[in-house]
Amino acid sequence: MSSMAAMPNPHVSADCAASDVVPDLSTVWLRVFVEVARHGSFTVAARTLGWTQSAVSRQVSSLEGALGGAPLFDRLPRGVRLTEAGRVLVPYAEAVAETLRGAGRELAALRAVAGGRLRFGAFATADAALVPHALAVFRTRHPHVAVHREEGFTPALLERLTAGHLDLAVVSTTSGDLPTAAYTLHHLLDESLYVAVPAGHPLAAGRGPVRLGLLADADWISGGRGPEGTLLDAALRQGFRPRIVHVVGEWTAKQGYVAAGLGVTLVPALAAASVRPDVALLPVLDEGGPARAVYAATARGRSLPPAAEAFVGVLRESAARIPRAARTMA
Amino acid sequence: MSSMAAMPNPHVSADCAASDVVPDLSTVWLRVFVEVARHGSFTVAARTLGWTQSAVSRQVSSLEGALGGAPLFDRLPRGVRLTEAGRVLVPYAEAVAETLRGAGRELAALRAVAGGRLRFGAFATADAALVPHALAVFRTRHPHVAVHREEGFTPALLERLTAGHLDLAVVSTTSGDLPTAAYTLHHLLDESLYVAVPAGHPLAAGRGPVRLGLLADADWISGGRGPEGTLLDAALRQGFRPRIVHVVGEWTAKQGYVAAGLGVTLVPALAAASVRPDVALLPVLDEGGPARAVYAATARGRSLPPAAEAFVGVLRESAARIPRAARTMA
DNA sequence: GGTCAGGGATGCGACAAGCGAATGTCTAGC
DNA sequence: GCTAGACATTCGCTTGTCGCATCCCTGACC
Repeated sequence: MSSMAAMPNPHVSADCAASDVVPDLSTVWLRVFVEVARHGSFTVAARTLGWTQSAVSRQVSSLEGALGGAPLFDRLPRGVRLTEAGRVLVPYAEAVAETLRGAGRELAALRAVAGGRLRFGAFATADAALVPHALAVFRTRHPHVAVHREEGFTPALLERLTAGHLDLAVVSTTSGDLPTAAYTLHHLLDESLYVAVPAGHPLAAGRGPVRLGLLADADWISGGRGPEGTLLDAALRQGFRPRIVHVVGEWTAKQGYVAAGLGVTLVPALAAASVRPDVALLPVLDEGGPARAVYAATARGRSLPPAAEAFVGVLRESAARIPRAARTMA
Repeated sequence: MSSMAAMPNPHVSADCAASDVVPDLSTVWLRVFVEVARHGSFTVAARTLGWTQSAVSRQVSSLEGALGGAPLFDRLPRGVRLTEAGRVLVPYAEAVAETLRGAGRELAALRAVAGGRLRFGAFATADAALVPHALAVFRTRHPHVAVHREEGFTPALLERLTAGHLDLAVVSTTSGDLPTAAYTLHHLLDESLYVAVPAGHPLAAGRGPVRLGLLADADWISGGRGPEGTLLDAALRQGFRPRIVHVVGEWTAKQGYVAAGLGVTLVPALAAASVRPDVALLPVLDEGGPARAVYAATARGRSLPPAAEAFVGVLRESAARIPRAARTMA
């Protein structure tokens, strides 16, 4: 309310700069009223707005009518002057204009990925290397985006996606059985598998790629009671049903079991970098197609927040940066 | 933004109560957007607004267009859901709605004289009894009006009125020469005059009304160097030019001079109540019309703030309450 | 004091925005 | 596969509102 006391230069009025940022939510009467109040003249305000005087006159008149008939301006021979009612309205009008400008700014920031939020989830081994790297890049490029991260298994993540709690989920599938009807899948990478064996294991000497069938009789350590839906369904695809002797969810714990010689287990390539020295990793030959595919999933039919869109791109870059050796060995 | 989480009862939505207080500044798109966001459905929002679904659909669509084409809602089979852009817009829309409601409330308060401001001025003797009483009544009836009071001589007050610094001025004239073209005059009262003489003065014995001519040869104490434009032009109207021996502006000081026997002076009826005991007041017989007229003046062509309008009424009441004896003795 | 200029109000014609009704399209659920 | 619910779209028409021209009023100037 102090900014409009005396403004000799109409060109610096705040809305001309905002008009390309804010696509004019200003609701006509608001702009007209503020402009007239600023200049104390219908004619000058009309010129400023690029309208005719009669249009301004009628706009003000209908605004006064909508406000119960109380005049907002006294019509004087030399222009107009705010009445008490008009004087009361000014700060509100300016507050509304400022709020709308703020909305425009924030929406523009949203489009430019300089604001808004990103809520995503990822499965554990994606968090070993892929996601941290992508996140670091993303935060550097878009520091003003509020990031919310969750960790979880693929089914749970997809459920959170459906419920609208996540914008994006980094998920994996060993069998390509993701419900593609409900989600859009952005392919990130296909990763090969490793078999983790104790350092002294006979196969560890060769260090070369192995057929999974060679381990058909081994004791297996798995994340689930059955092989279905876990990495071990790769074994099913190669024709044997592994004997699961220990169910261990946590990767660090799994390594401990393997190192102790209690069994062998499968390790996705994304987790291969973080293996303890007394465990040996042997590449598994892909005989039944890629062992595991990693996707960025988004809810189909729901528009992607700009930040999520950008994050998909960054994830793709990060996936491409993963060493060739860690990816599918075809 | 918390109030819209789950609102099963659409009848308590805030705008139905406000719609008669606020004559709908809400700019259509604002109400539509908020209503749709609240209900998560175009159809339900349309029912709430008393419109058809197609109208809501097009309103939202054109709003999205005006915002650069970014969808505000995801259209789902079971209704709609805010996108990130829509989620960002919600608090702004609610802030705007609240601001507009506030404006409506304050304008309504203004009409009901439960808000706004009253800026008035009065000449000194009006401040002796008339204005304080009126002001006390006014503040009791309209406690939320911000009152700004000034004191000054009639010409200065009228100038302030013209400049727009005052809404109302309590002014007086001894000759009816107020520029009625520029002001609207609300007649309050015609007051008679008293002659103040020392308690031991010969005329004080009778205590009855006196002709001013009896004091043609007295020493006079006046507020100005000449009688014109002051109370003493009543003497001019009665045919003599008083000899002014002391120029004293302040009424208390004047009394001191009179009590000391240095001269006599005229006292307007409004100030008669505050006279010291060693000064006697003698009514002056009205021979040339009312001695002094008191008006509430407002600037012509400028609309009166409701508070000023109300104050004129209160001033009229207060003037009518002044004892008959203090008013014109015809 | 008469004329002129500045400024707001208003009548008129026309264009465009926006509403209602009806219809189309898509999805979920049975 | 069919039905129901929900949003999008099309069509016709009402309504709002702009520009243009003109009128009215007031203050200034000659």
